[in-house]
Amino acid sequence: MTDKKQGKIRIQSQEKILLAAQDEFITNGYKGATVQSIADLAGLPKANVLYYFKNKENIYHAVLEQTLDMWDQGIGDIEYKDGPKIAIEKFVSSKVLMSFNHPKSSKIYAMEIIQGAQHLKEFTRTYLRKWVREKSKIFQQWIDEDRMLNVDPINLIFLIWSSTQHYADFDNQILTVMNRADYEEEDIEHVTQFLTQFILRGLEIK
Amino acid sequence: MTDKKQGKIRIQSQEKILLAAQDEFITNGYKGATVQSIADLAGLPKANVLYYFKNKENIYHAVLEQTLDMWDQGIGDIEYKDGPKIAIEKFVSSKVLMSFNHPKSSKIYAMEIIQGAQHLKEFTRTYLRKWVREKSKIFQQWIDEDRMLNVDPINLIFLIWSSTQHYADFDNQILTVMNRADYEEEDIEHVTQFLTQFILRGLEIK
DNA sequence: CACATTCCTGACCAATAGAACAATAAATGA
DNA sequence: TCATTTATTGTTCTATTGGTCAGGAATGTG
Repeated sequence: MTDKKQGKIRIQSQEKILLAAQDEFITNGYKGATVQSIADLAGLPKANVLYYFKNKENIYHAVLEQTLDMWDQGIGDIEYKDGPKIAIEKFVSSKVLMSFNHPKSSKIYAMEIIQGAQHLKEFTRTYLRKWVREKSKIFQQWIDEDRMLNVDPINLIFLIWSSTQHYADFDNQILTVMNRADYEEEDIEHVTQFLTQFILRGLEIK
Repeated sequence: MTDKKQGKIRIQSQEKILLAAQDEFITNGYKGATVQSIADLAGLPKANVLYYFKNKENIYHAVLEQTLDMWDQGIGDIEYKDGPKIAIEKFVSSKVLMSFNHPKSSKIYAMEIIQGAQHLKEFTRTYLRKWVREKSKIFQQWIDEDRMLNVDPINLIFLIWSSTQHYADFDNQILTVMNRADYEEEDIEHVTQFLTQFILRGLEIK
């Protein structure tokens, strides 16, 4: 993750830089982002940014790492012992929460995948593939036990991912369409309820 | 759309350029894309590309226009007279079809929105907002007539958009997770069935 | 206090960017 | 046929890019 001994100034500056970099990479993509622009957003001279991170690629890697940490840390796990109802309620609500609370991480991730997952090939091929396989198995068990309808678990996972992340990645569109300036606190609860209920019905779980 | 009288050479070259540009904009974003790279992909000298499109911005606008045309042309409309079952079957299947047949358009659009909809503010504020309002009204009618469950029509639309577009925007991730090289013809039917049935159940439409 | 180490930054550089331009080559049409 | 428009491209210009570097400031340590 992070390395070496860390002074407090070092950490502060690095955090400022990473926040700035996240914004810059979202709005301009990896190639379009400029170190100068990141430096400006962070309120530091460019040379200082390059002092903390050797080069642009390094900054991006740090941002991505942050993003992946968020992913598997904030994600409510799907556990067999919970049973399908509780498991889905947990999973959907934690995904929705993450979309509303950390939309930027979601966006960085989405852009990376859309653009061909150049820097995340390894992550998807190993970690993510394994995760999907494991969770699919759990869903299949519940199906075999007649605790939920027989649907393809993989497509189910995709549906949950997409419908929840949509509120982060497409927040601009959603807010514009709804003629609103920002999300409100109650939107989180509203969306969670809507998606949870909808998905439970789709699986005929009572 | 396009302007002025058109020679056939002009049209051919423009199409080559737009195809190349689409790829370049997807992998590198607007700012990261270079005219040189577009020219190389199209097999033309840079100066020739700039002869057909005055500048980079113009190329991007043409690509976006193409994308929007695709959007409202390929979209199966939601019509009251169809009733909720047929309407949703039509709409979902046309959206899925578009995701599988024109993933690049979907990606261009997705990136534009994620990055802040800089070039699409007008489209979302006018066209899209109106579309959502109209279709919401139709859903609400069906709800009032007890032909489907009482869910928030707007969130329903978002769910359909997100779950269908996911197969285009995140095709890399999906294929990697499923350990496959490409989508097959039968995937389209499979996904369409899955999503249609799932959504109909979610709305308690028989 | 002296020294070493870490931190910070202005100045600089080669490479690449978008775009204008000028000079041709084709095509067209009267 | 020949003049006029259209198509094509090598060259050139200026701005910006990622990244280096030398040297100074700050901080710590004995």
